[in-house]
Amino acid sequence: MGDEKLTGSTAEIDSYGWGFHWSGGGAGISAGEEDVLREFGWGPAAVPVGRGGRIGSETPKASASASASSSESEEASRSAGTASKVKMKEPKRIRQPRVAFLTKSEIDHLEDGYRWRKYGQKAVKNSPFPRSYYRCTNTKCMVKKRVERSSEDPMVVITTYEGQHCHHSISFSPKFGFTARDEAAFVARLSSSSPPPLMVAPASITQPSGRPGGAGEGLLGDVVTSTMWYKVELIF
DNA sequence: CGTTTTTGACCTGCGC
DNA sequence: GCGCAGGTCAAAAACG
Ligand SMILES: [Zn+2]
Repeated sequence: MGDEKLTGSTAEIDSYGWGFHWSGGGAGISAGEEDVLREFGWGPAAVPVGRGGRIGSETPKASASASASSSESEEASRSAGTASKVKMKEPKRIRQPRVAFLTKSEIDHLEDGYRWRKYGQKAVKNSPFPRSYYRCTNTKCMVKKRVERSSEDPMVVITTYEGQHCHHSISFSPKFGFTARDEAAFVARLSSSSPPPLMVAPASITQPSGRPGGAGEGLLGDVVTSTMWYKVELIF
């Protein structure tokens, strides 16, 4: 496996067809800063998202091609023919990759103010670190988040957001002074009509103290979150 | 007890 | 046609 492809990660992302344009330090970005890249990949069903796994209908029934599978057991359920036998009623191939966010950071977890449930983790080729898949806990919210670490820069984390939230975020609560209007502006800025294909925010923010220490984690954690969001607000 | 995390299995698209 | 890569879901475990 080891190939000579150093820019494997970038290449993979580009192959998605989203049209990602990663500027490796082109703007003079160095560790210690956060870059927020906005990309509008409104493509005609170009993103392979949707029928990744089983498509509803848990009807067990015999598997189409039993072949040498004497042990169907409970696993047979998922082996249903699904698409083969039961047609998908109508072309539900509606991918909706509206906006993709690329956030570069040095910290492991980037709190975005939303509750996410991890639904999968896979190892990426050319990368010693795996990629984590998160989904919004909201039932009506189909927003998905993808978090991956850089292959050569373990301190750099690439977070990709897909879709838009249909509810308010906890960070926007009045507690911090944010109101619905603020959030609206925040989202509006993101879903702009035709903004620049690539935007780099020169955020020269420093992290609140190293982060290790280990002092009051609970109280400090809350403060850190607020600070971080403040950062984002400034960037946008 | 409820929720979330973790792991494996499995499906789909593309390449060769 | 098969294999690879990537992506998702489901069940169980771990955690609060
Ligand atoms: Zn949401």
